[in-house]
Amino acid sequence: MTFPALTRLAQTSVPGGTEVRDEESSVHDQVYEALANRLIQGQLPPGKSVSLRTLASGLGVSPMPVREAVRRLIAQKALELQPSNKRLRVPSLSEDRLRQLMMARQWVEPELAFRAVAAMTRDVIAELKADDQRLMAALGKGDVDGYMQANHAFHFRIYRLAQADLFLDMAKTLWLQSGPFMRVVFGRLGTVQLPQDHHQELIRAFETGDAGAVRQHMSDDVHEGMELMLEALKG
Amino acid sequence: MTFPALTRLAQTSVPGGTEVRDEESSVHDQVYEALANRLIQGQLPPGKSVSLRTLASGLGVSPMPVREAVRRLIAQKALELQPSNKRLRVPSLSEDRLRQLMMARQWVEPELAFRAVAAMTRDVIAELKADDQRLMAALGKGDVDGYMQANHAFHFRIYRLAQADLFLDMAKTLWLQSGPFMRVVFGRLGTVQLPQDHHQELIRAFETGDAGAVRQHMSDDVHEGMELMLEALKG
DNA sequence: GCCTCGAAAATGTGATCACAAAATGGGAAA
DNA sequence: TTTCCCATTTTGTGATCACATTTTCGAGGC
Repeated sequence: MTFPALTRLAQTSVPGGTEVRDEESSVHDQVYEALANRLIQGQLPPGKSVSLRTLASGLGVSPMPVREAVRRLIAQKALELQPSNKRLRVPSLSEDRLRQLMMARQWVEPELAFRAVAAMTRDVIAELKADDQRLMAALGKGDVDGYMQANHAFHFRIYRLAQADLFLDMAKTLWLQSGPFMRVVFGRLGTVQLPQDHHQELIRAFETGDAGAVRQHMSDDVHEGMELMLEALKG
Repeated sequence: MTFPALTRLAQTSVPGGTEVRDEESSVHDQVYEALANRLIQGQLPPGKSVSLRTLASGLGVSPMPVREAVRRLIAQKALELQPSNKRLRVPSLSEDRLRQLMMARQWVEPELAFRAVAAMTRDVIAELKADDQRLMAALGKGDVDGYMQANHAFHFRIYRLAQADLFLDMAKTLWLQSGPFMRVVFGRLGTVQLPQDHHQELIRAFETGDAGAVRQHMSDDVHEGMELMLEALKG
């Protein structure tokens, strides 16, 4: 679970070091993106404990920007402070919480897809098809990580088109929360019986501009994935 | 716009000072609560710029815990960093964003109210009635701040009963985002033509245990308030 | 009077230090 | 071997320092 150091940050840097601020995002942002990616892709399992200093040295930065990134992730419930310890870890999901997650995702993501219809272009559809091919290829190879990444790329390529920042943020937060658990479930099941993907139908609906069908297929896709997680949690 | 110092924090404190950690929340949490309250009650107008050091000295703490609280509020879109400046301020709402806020609130809050029905007790109903009386009294006096506070108390007294942490967090975030703007609108309108409140009907529905009616009345209440904001934004 | 320019103050960001509490680990006792 | 205890290490938290950038504001020139 070592983290590749942030390449952009090579040139650190004694106290109050000499950074060029313009045109590049802050260290805090880079740390946040690095952690968020790993969470969404499920590279940090639920219950995994993490620590500021470990993360910081792994990324080659001081604990300071890590604290801010972590605080942000805690606000999104993507990390939590154990009340007893005050120690940091990746949260586990109760069935109750998973059900709420499922309901929320099923509300916001079809809406995002619906709104994306108007902004859809041939180019983006081509990219979606590429995402879906990567996804199917990963399925074929039993590559769970590849599946997780391609699935994420596919969905958020759509959501970004919706021009709905608030909803997009909600979706990001919900994925951050479900990522670790989703990875465990899919890893356990193997990639064989992964959900019948509705991506093909989704793409077709985008091509014909049928917004109602887009909404429905996205709803089905989310529903099926979450149902799988629910079964895994109970079983 | 001075902030009363955090009373609990009187005993600060040279570097690495001597704090008692157990049983009391961290300074960061207290700062967060202080800021969140002021935002929800609309005491910080949209566009208002704030600064870490000013907040810190106003609260009698070092900038450190304020940075973490602020980072958390930024994650909730209750504060924002201006991209040009990297300076901190209370966000303004576009019509587009307000509409998304409205849709989200209208999805999650009726659901929370619906779930609260099962856990409702005579005691809580009595407290709700007290909240509503405070609200009406504030209305009579033209006391916008009192209205904001009583309204918030009323709603979240219900939502807390729902035993749905994720939804509750979503509602908190949404209120944090709408608070500043709501205060401006109600302040501009005066308290005269505030929305016909549905609180009485809501209380009655809780008393009879009619969950469907609870959901409907909450939906109406949220809808009406947000419509008022929408008109104010356009007009 | 109005504008311009430069010095001073303020601000966000990152690094480092200090401290209390919790976790860890290894050796002694049973 | 197992269990208990204490020293060492690790961890989160808050304060402070250093630095580059931006804002502020008053003096001087038109």
